[in-house]
Amino acid sequence: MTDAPESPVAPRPSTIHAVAALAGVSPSTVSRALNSPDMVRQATRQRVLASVERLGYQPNRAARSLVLGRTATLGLIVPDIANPFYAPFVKVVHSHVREAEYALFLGDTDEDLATEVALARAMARQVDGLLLCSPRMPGARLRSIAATVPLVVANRLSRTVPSIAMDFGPGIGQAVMHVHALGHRHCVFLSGPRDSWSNQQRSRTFASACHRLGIELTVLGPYEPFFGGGYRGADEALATGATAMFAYNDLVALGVMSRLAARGVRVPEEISVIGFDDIPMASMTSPPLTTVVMPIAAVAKASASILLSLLAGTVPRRPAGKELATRLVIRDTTGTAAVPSTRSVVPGRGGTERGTARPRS
Amino acid sequence: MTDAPESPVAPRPSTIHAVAALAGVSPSTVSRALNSPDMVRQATRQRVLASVERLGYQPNRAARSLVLGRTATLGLIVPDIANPFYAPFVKVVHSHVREAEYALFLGDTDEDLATEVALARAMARQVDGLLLCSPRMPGARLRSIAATVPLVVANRLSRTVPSIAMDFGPGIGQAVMHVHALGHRHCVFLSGPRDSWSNQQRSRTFASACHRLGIELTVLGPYEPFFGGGYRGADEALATGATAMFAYNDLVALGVMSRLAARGVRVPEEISVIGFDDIPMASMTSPPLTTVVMPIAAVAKASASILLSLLAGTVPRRPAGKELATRLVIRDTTGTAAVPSTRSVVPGRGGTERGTARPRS
DNA sequence: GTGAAAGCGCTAACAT
DNA sequence: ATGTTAGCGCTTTCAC
Repeated sequence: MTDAPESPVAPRPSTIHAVAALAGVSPSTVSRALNSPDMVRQATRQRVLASVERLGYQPNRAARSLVLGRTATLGLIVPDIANPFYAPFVKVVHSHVREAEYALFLGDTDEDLATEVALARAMARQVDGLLLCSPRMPGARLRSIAATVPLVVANRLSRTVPSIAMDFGPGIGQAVMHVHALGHRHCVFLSGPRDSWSNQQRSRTFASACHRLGIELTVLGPYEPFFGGGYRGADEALATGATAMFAYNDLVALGVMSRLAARGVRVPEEISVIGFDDIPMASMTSPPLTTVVMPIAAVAKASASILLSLLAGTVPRRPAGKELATRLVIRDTTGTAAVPSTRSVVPGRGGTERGTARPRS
Repeated sequence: MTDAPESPVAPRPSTIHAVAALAGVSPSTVSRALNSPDMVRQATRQRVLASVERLGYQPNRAARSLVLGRTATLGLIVPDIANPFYAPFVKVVHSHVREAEYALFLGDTDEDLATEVALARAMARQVDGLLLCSPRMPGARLRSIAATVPLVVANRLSRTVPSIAMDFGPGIGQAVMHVHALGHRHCVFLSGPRDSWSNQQRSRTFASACHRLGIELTVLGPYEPFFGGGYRGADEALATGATAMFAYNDLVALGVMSRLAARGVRVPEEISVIGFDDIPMASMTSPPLTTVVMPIAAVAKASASILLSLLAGTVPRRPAGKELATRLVIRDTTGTAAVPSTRSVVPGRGGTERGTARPRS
């Protein structure tokens, strides 16, 4: 930092009265000139606008809210803004909300249930609408909040609250078919937070998809849904003897790959790894990650639209099922199943060609 | 989504009058019981609190703002919330702001100057304080906003507005010394957005550090500060014959590495790459990226504290210089300089061993 | 210790 | 087409 605030305290912002006085009209005329332009004469309007300009007048939001009974603010609560999966969600919501002339309160729960509830309760009364992204709170509480404020829930389905979520079926189905075609018969799923709705969905969907194709599925975890979680989980996963690993999300998958590399296990020659989310990073790693793409932007857009049209009293456009479908992106971390015996003989390091070829400096 | 909103329109939230009536006191007593507990009798207070509880009363924020002249809201404007460099910034600021019982307006400028100005102006009057992260607007405008609302600027220094930024010197100095020690004598800097303050700083600092050590530095760009920018820049950088590449940020560095890999150029055997920021991804790639670590969390924390203490009227704690110093993290993308002749003979693909070993499915 | 009344800045009837 | 008035929900003198 540099200096002390030189501003001798900000001057009081000018009010509608000041504008009115300067323009030689009454406050209500100013209000009208601003809000219903065709209720005032052209000439008066010009004068008013000029005064507004000269004074840099901006209506006081609080006063406006108070009388109108609306805050022109929406609330968005996400589990973790630093998570590359949620950040784009926030961005998309922000742009839609802004387009509709709403401001946006942001809440980050830090993946914590109590914080989530506290934030939601605090925001509920102070916004015109609330958007909960991947909420963990029980359905009952969701409902009680919905009784308080227009509410939309994203990444989780509810029968009582307007909600929107992607369809895991297609992507997971494709992933399982993919590894099946590659000859894998024993897979493991490194699961995420137990109380997470999407973890439950993913677990369940993987289980049934594997079952259908006669693939044995071992569910491990829960692991924390980050790089470290995968890094830790990799060893347990390896110990199961499975030849393909489904990770709860890409971060976990990257952790798995990193740990596998450290142990000298080659991907995809010895083990196939499949992520979830398709965060930007997924395509930038080497080898690039085979993963299930989440249409997160579509969900963000749809949930914002739903909330907005709820408030506008219009009928929300129901997004086509296809937009919300997950799908598999095959990149380079999946390959044919290795013969089981191959594994467990590998020494400390394997084919890490480029990683170890680095010259000592 | 699932169903229509069953809530037959949210019931009007209860007011201080309702609480007062239920408790058998006047509204002013309720207000006092809530805001200055020791101005009311213990017993009355209990009754009031009980009614508050029963009615689920929460003071109307707008009404409160109007009379108090404060909004209990802070504004944060960032260039791109989806950028892994800014997301943690937002997270840290959010947590500090929340701790101080402020709500947070979020603004995302999408790296656009006009949007940045518009957002800042719109927020200025409606918040108690504004925090601008890496603003691009000219200093004069910054000042005019500062005249309007308590303002703190992060990632950019200003003599007239309280501001805080990291110190690029140490990290860049270390980076240049590092490549110098590895024998590199010709480097290139892939620059970022021209109007970005930190790009100017980085350019300048790289230039002088290289000059000091007798390293030739070619500055390329500007490139967009994303993966794609680096991907495109890699070819031009390669054409210069430089043996080490400094990227504007990690995303660019990853783009460079990806393109180099695609062209069969090995890192670090043939080319060394150094990033900037140390985003989480940087340590997860293979090879892990040598990069200059930005103490972004420290900056976020410090800027939030400064704003908060500005508002509280307390003296801001001046962060120690060390906290704000960048530093080099040496990982696996830097190696000894290759003999210049080695380059330019390499065919379309090179040591992409693992990438191409993938079985056809 | 508590109640009555005024007013924060704005908009929306209601007059004219 | 414009001015006057009341009041949104709350806090804070000012009385008592």
